[in-house]
Amino acid sequence: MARKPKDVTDAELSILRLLWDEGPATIRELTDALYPAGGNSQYATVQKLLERLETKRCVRRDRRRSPHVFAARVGRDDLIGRRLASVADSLCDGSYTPLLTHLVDPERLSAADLEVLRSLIARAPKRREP
Amino acid sequence: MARKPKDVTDAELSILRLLWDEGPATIRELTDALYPAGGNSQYATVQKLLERLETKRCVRRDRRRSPHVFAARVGRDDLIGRRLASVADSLCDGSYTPLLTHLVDPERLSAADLEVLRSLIARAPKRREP
DNA sequence: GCGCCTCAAGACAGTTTGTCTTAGCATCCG
DNA sequence: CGGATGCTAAGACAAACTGTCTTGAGGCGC
Repeated sequence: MARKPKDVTDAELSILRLLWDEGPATIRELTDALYPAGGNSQYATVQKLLERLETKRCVRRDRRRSPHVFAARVGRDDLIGRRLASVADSLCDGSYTPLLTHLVDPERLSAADLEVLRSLIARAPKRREP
Repeated sequence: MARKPKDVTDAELSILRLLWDEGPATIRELTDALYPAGGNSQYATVQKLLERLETKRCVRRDRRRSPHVFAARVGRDDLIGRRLASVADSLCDGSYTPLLTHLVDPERLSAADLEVLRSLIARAPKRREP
């Protein structure tokens, strides 16, 4: 049936989020942050999650230090990129245009977003023909 | 454990795609289209997929006609919307801004996209306060 | 009546995913 | 030294998901 593994799982994501926000950390630190009342089974859970994230090349593990120190290896933007690409692939034949037109909608767009967008657009196009 | 069910599965999506592109259809028609050499187990597969899509309210089944006729109940755009929302929720605290800034990138954006975007943006701002 | 098609219900195996157990080491401290 | 403590590695596990397939009942035309 070859189900395609979700690049990063929810539980894995909660780890990544911490690494993004707080910087590199040990298993212990992550466990304490995620499960404040955590016993030593949740420690193992975090451990397994990190192991999987490592094989997915989403975190880097520094084995020289003990306890090992983990750091995010992919950024939030990378993940956003992957997911957007996956949406575009599965629903739009790989084109990003439909995503854009969906996002650029007065309903969904705040005034601030509009502002950002305007400036991005003004900056982006290097070539323009009249 | 409580894994969150993917709103629409890959196999389910292949059904939806057909319904979007070709309009309402019977199980037989869908089976023939999806598995040209299909025997009668694939018929059952499509049947099950449609049943699941129905409970997810993604297709409508007309039971008065026989054989039953199925029609898409959600549009491609709806799905795009759901998925974008899910990306925004899981990675950006629900904000669409990071998605936008990711998409609006000269690397990813074709000239045509830029044009579309420009016109959308020109039309968008209904309300603005100074 | 017979054969063919449809429908409903559910069985099933392969995976994923979050969680937990265990055992082996290392390290530290009294 | 000896025990306690903490870390790592390896993997067991159940629940849920997903795609697929089987079976049995019913309907219809010929």
